[in-house]
Amino acid sequence: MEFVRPRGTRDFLFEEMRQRKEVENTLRKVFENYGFGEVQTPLFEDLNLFTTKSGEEIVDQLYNFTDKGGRELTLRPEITAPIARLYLNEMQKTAKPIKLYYYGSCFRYERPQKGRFRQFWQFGCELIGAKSPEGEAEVIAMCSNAIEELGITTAEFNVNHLGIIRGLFAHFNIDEQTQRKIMIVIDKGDKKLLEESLIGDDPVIKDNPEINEVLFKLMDMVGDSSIIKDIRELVSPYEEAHEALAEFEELIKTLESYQVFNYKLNLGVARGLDYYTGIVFEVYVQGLGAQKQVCGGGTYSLIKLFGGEEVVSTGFALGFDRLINAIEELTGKKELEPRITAYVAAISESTRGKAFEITQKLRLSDIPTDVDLSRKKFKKLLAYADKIGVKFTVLVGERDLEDNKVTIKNMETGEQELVAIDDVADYIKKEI
RNA sequence: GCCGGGGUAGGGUAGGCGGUCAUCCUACGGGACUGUGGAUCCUGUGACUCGGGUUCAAAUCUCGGCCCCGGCCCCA
Repeated sequence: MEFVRPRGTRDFLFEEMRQRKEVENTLRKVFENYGFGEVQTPLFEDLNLFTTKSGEEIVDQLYNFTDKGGRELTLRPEITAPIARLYLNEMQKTAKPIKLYYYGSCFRYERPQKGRFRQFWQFGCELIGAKSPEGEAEVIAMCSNAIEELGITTAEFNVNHLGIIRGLFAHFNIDEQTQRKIMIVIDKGDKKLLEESLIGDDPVIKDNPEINEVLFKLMDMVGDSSIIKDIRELVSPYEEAHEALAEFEELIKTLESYQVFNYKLNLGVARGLDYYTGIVFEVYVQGLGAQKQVCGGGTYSLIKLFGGEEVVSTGFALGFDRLINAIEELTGKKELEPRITAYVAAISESTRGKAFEITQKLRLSDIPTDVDLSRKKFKKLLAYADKIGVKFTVLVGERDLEDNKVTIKNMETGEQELVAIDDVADYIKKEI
């Protein structure tokens, strides 16, 4: 019988785990510098938590199941909805704003490809109950800070305010279904398709060349903060969009106060779903194939959707596996430090007991130490020590033991020195 | 769900117009070698993704499944 790993899942060996932990800790450090605290929610939830948020259609992309009590459950496909549930269940009376962050795996039944797995990890945050645009600037600044800290220098931040386009829809009385169709086209980011859908022969919105024209121009607006005046000019006749635009402008000002400059305004970022109410942003890193998006987020009123009081929430989720890909793409795979610093080798069988004793001494002094467990002969021990890359080998032989000493061999220089057993730990610590 | 490229010891590979015990490196085990052998030498274990077809004969040709790698769709 042969057991294969389920499709779209991965095993992580020592080196990968080490790298992932490093990235994890870097992110934790940054998030905590901004005052966010870590929370954890279950790996599975009620199915309807996610269907309420995203619609019934997502069920075929979920790992859902009925448990022995007949409950409809699913492995979580993302962590935003569980956080909203957590808030409603136990944090409604907590002083606002609330700053939460999370790290954990999610599951989606999708076709695996580069940067896309069926079990994948998200590192994200939610800022609940802050006001726009301060909260948004704070969250974007943290995101930018975190990505920089990871050494990813080529990330592109794209920021949009959905209120602008919503205002236009309102002005022209566009019905919801048509709105949704347009948003889908915008989200695809395909200029040609957009052109056809807006100002082509068979536009989605019929008999209204004005909005089509305005939308098409708007979607073309991508650039630094200097384009804000073009946007202002374009939407000035449409009062319904003014408030959002003012917010957008204030966000940009605040971002600059936060010393964040590496972003683009991009009116083409849509992020599909209806519950986004304010700014949205996405972060791309080129060179990751089709899955170049490493982060997505925005401001939304999910909590209201779940039946709570209106509380604005801003958050984002980093695609952890894609971040790892991006780091590797940029810096190459790093040679990692050996896990063990010292290896204790008994020269003869008679000194084996002493070797264990010395090993424990080193370990208790916080020196990662290994010792032979398979009764290898001395000749193999040096070869083994060399292979695992230790810096020191402690040779435990009868002759030296007569004076209560051992020989410490520096594996990099080949030099060796006689050291009293009691001084071994100090000697190694000094040399590291 | 669809399209393309793949699947040979634990890891990396050679072979591929069908035809001796399937190549090499590495890793792993054993030995020579008894406090320096981090070496060298000898030696052992270990693989053609699975199933059908063509054939005297299939790792090799053919069809299908499974899986991997890209891409499309989707992407909360």
